[in-house]
Amino acid sequence: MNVMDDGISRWRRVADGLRAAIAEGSYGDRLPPETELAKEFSVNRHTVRRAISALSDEGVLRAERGRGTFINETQPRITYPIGTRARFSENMTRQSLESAGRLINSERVAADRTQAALLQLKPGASLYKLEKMTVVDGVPVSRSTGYFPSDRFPNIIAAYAETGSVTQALKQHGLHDYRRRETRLTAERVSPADAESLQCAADSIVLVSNAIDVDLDDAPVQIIRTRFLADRIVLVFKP
Amino acid sequence: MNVMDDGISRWRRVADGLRAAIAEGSYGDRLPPETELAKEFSVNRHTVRRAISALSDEGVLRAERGRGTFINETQPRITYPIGTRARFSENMTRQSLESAGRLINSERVAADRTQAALLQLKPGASLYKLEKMTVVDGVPVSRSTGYFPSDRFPNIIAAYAETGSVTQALKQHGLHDYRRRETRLTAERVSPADAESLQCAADSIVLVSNAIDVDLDDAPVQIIRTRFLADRIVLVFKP
DNA sequence: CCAATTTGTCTATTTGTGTAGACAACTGAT
DNA sequence: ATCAGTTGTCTACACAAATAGACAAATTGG
Repeated sequence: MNVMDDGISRWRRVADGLRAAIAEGSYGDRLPPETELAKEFSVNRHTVRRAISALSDEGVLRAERGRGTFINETQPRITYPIGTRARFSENMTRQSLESAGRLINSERVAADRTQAALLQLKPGASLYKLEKMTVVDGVPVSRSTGYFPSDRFPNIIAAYAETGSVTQALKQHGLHDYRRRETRLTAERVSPADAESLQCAADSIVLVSNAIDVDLDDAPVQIIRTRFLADRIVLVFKP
Repeated sequence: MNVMDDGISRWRRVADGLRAAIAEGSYGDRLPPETELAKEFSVNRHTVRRAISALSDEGVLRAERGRGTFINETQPRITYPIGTRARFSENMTRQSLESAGRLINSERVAADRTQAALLQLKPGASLYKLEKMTVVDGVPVSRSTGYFPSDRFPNIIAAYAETGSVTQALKQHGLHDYRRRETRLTAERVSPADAESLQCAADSIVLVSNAIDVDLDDAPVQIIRTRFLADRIVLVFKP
């Protein structure tokens, strides 16, 4: 009777199913009664209750004794254009949102083979690694890790810490424009460390963007790996 | 002692952690002994064994009694360019891969408000809904749902079933070129139905692309929602 | 052959999950 | 006031998950 052969509990499945159905608008502003949901998902009423309880903790639902379970209004997801010349801060202000980049950690590292190849350096070359986080309207939306050649940008860490913007920090090194050469996208489960700094559920999903920025002469400026919280952001691409 | 407040079992977590570490190359071609992994993940050896067993079923690992547990070679992920004028079939043949679109289901539906707005029709207008799946080199990589105005493309279903290509099917309706106006990307857990047709684990992650194709006069041709299996594909965008 | 290392199997115990049923508490409508 | 419908709480039980320990079976290197 009890399957659980994939390591995901039934109530978690029901919660995920409900969240998807809610996002799709299938239930309007109010959930059907627990007994009906139990039938719909073929589980016991108590299992449904646990799913609802989890979604209530997330702020998705609001259960009221005697009345029913209601769906909370959610703010629309932030849209983030990729592939264009967009600079993050500029783009956020266009959506009239307050965004801020926060430096979490930084260190000097030696380039491994892959990094060296992408940045057109020799393996072992010195890089600055910048761990940062982006907060939009008080909500953490992404964590990213950037690697810069330390020869060319010796002061990048201090400059970023001061301005909170890669664009500004690069300007201080005399680089006034750059563009994205390539973006590779995939998705995975959030790592425990990222989950903590992003203040999200441990089973959240992140969109992972691996990108290379180059200057106007096509010389690599940085490689950057960004993890966007999938339920807080939509990446938009317009050719 | 045992937390489990998120509905995901410990062995599943360990399995996911191992898969990520393996993908990153942290272990080389061989896993550390089970007792060490148990320490590393702070779980009992039996829990590690269950995780390894799951990954072995997936074909990621290969345990040999008395010798150790080894990491199987995996074929590199298929890359799929977005945003360009790329046609799926053409792009796959460029990677010398055999791709095929397979029609799963089709029906006539009435446009809801959102669909009507995107396709510039009136709510309730008649649409053809095409459920299809893409298989590359025998491996299912994506499921997609497309909506076409049935007035303009009366024969789209038969044409797609025959050719296995949207581009070809549209040509039969006199539309020789079209382009993507917008792509919106997010990620979520695979739905149970998709998990079955894609032959993947029930807790897999999909990249969800919501896109609109338009003809050369900017008239909407189709809206399409594609779910790419995140561990089988990388979306690549080059400006 | 022997010893060390490693995966495989077995038993047992504790904790968590899902099911089942009964009833309390609350709401809104008749 | 009553009643039907709904969420909240409680007890009980079967089964799965996680831990723990012991030992078998296979491999490797000396």
